[in-house]
Amino acid sequence: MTSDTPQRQRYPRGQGERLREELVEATIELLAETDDPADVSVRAVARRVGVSPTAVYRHFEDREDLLRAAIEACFNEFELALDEAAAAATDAFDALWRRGRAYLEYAMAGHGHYRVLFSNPAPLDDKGVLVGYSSFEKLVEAVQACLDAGAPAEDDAFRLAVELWTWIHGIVDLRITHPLLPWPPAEELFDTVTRKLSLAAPDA
Amino acid sequence: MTSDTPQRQRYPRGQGERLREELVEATIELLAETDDPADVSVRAVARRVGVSPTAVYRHFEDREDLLRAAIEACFNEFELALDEAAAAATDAFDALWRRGRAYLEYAMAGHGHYRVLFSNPAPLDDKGVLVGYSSFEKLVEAVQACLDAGAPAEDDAFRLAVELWTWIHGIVDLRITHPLLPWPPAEELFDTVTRKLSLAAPDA
DNA sequence: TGTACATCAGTGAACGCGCGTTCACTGATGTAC
DNA sequence: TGTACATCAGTGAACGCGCGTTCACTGATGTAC
Repeated sequence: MTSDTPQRQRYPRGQGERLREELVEATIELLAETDDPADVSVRAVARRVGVSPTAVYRHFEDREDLLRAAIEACFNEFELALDEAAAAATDAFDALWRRGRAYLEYAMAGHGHYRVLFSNPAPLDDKGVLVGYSSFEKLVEAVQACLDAGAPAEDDAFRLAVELWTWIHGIVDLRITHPLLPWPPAEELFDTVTRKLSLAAPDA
Repeated sequence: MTSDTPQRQRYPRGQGERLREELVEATIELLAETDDPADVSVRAVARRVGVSPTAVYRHFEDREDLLRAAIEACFNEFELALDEAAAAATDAFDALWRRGRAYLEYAMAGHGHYRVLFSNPAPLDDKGVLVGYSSFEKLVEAVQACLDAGAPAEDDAFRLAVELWTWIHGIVDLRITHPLLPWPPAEELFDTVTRKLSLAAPDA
């Protein structure tokens, strides 16, 4: 009985579902550590939780099911972070700016989930919708609000949202993938983005 | 002697190096098929060429060495495509535009190497320089040429090159990773990019 | 109040797989004498 | 012109590994009578 098998106590009767949460939590941790879903194995997750690999199959169909649950949880966390940031805004431009900054923070927070969400094909949810698509819809709404508030509109909100997202994704994705290059600060680049897309506050 | 072992003839004496090229070629093919270097195994490469796994070790130190050789070859192909495109240009703006379009074409050409080059940490070459860095230097030069030709210069060439590259990368990377989203045509977005960065031809 | 039984939360051993790598080898071909 | 030998371009079998998944099981705990 060495100390690397931490002698986990099984959950009491009726609380078996709590292991499910623990497994998702551990999967999220491992995703953060590797950046690549392919490196996260059922056995590694079980090890992390201190449970036999077999136990995973009491809560998930198979490995894919486990990973989908973890990725969905990450997307929820991501969306929540952006919504919370936007909630403190004073106007539409401020809201978009806060959303963008929260996006940058999520991407660069070290917890390494960004690539899991955006550099891997997204799974489909129960309704066949791309997991995370609602994040994009919220971005379109936030851009539309800026247009309604008087931003000069050369393009429509959907198009502008695509321009915004692609650019910001490029900024953080290249930075994460090639950290050795001499990047300017992401926040500075983000200001350039809002300015060149005419989505910065008019007076600022 | 079934037909799925194609009865390869060994190379005659003195031409053993040709197998090396074949191995690199096969590695490139497999990279194209999976997008992910982690999925390309020594054994799969050997199978593709019709040779035993052991034979690989006569030409490469180990798996990593084989993959590095393949990735370097891809970068060379990429750089060559951009240089050739730029060679036909009539002025600095045209050259930058052609470079950009060649970038898009390479990324979307189906041969799936784009993510291998830009969505994986680049290896270092013999001199310790990031493989592919010269591509970026050429981009900076191309942008500088536009500034010299009279583009309105709010930022310097390096900064503008970063803005350009991040945006274009975002456009193609998201499209490749999430092909189900309703993207506008990449070429159209690229025109928006050059325009909003003030790097389009002035009269056009 | 006691006991048989169902249920729950897991475990342990085993399967077949593909992997990277190493070891000792084989058999054709050119070269030295 | 003949032959021993070195070299070259590989092969075949084996190693130990971690993987996803399945099977039959165990042992504690609540419940029905």
